[in-house]
Amino acid sequence: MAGVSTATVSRALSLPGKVSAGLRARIQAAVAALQYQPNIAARMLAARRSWTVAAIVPTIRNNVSASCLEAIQARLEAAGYTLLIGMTGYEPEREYQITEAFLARGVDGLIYTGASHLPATYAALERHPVPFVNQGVFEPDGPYPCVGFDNREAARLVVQHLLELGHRRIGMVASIQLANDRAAGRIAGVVETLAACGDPGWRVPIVEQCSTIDGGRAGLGLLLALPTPPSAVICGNDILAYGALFEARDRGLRAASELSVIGFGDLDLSEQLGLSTLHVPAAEMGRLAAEYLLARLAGGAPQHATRVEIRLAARASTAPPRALAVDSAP
Amino acid sequence: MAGVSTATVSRALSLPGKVSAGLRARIQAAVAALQYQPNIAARMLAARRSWTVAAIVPTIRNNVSASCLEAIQARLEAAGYTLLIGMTGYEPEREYQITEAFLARGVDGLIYTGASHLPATYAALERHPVPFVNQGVFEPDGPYPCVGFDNREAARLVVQHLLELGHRRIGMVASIQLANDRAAGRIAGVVETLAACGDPGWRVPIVEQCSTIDGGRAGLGLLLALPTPPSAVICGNDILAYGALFEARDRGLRAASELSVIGFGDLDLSEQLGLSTLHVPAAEMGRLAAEYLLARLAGGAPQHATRVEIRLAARASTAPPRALAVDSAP
DNA sequence: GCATCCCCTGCAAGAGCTTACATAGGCGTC
DNA sequence: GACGCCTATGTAAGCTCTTGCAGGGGATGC
Repeated sequence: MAGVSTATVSRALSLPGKVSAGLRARIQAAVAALQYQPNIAARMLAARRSWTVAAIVPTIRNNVSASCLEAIQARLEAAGYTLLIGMTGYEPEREYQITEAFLARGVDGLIYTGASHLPATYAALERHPVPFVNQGVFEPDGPYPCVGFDNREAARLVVQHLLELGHRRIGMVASIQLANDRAAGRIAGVVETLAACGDPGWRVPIVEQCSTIDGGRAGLGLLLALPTPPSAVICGNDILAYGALFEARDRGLRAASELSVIGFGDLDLSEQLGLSTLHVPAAEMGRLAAEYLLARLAGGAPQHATRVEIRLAARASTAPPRALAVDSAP
Repeated sequence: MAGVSTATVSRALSLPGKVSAGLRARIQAAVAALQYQPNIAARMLAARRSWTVAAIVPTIRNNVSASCLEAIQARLEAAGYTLLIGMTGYEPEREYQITEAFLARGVDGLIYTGASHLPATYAALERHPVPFVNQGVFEPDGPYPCVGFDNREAARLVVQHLLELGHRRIGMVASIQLANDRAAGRIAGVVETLAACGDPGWRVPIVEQCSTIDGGRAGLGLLLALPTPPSAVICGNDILAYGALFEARDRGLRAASELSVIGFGDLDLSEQLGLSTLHVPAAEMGRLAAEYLLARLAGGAPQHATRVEIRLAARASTAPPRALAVDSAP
């Protein structure tokens, strides 16, 4: 209709600069008149490029993941890519299967959460040389590109907040650290910091629970059943912290001075619930992860490891322990 | 390697029944040895089928959407399909663009939330004759296939619960009903039921707000500023209800007898927060929507409209109004 | 005015799979 | 025992786009 070959149309559509202005206009008119839409499958086949990027997350059931995905999506779309979302349910084996499936689908890049993946997963990534980035972790010396923060350091901030408030008996409800380096990093950070700065006589009790409200409840129950229960509880994420908060409330432990609880992540509701927590810039991490991939896909060599700012959001759920509060009264 | 033509391999992989057992085994051995993975782009191109289905939701930032998507994903994957997720942010125009993008990508089917879409969207769906289903609504007489429940009827259940508790002054914080038939249906249900069974002298105040915590807070603020504030507030969804609950708490309105609040949707946290709400089986709707599409894609003609069970979850946030509570004291 | 160079466009060869049609056996039936 | 039909496999023609290569034409420089 425009009186040109398909080759020229193809170039006009994907590399507008390589086609003269007059022709381009004619082609665009024809495209509009014909409602022409390129067949993406044929394009993928011919160009060996799918214009698709996959993000693999454990779950989409919390706003940290959701914010991150939304940000990834927004950035990717602006660059003409489509986002595929995979959900592992925290199962490494499923993560591997999803990886294979996405790779077979010819995704151009992958965004993972965390850096601990099955050897099979990394092997698959090696077989198909596709760029990827681990989001939510910061390991400048590690072999894989990443965008995030150091979970140990984050845990240190949390512990120091509690120590500054005067807590000595600190416990932790962690999420399952098996195959979850972020959970493991947070646990390690808590243990290390307490070993360095905490009460030498106190051995921090840690219980691992699934990241659900009920997990948080159960975890707190376990800690409170100890001969010397903690005065403050660090939770591996905000969901666990919600569970702990609800459980404490149901047991009549109303004030933070009776039991301080602190979380990780800063979900939408955390501010409303007065939960102290470590704020994580989820959307920014998503955006930066997408940015990294786009740079790689454009042939660039972006920064191997990118760090994002985290900060402690101190709210009502943490306060000096009661004994101390009494002591410090005039 | 298996000593057969590519055609036979193709058949062995997609229609195992059409190939003899011996050959099939030989082919499978070769597939395993070669780590052969079919090129999905080529398959899409040749078969004019992408084995991809898209779900378009307003947002993934709440567990109702998330549950629904997870269920869709699970069902689809079992049938060999990949799920594409689109997020509209409640904007019809974006919904249309996403529809076009997915259609260009050659999706085999689409799942929408709600039934009110732009004419352009329906036109695009007509141009590409691809099966789709509207999820979250039930309109047996409507022109489009759907899986869900009747939002008017759901609203009726909510209103009746409040009326039974003795509330007469009922208000509503709705989500924006423009281009959102579910929001509109809930508002209509409230108005109708109150007109039929409520206090004839009471004209139900309704404020529309964005579906956020802050929207809920602001909405409640508006209602409480009325000359005759309501004793019970119906919220268009649980997020708004959370906002209302927090706002009420911050204003010192602690007990449900001072102000009853009821939501819509039953998010994970609603039970913990003691929020009365209308429970919606999100995962089941997702599964059924996927089921519908799979049946259509298999050439069947499944039920045009499928209804799911909803029920009222009465919890602590609704109680008889104070005046009544006092009256009925011995 | 002619040679050189560069830009724009067309040609044609794939990219890897599916599937309609053709073909070759095998088996049942008369 | 021959004929016909059915099933299992092969043949080859697409599916629709991208891209390396080549060629034509205009601009530039001497």
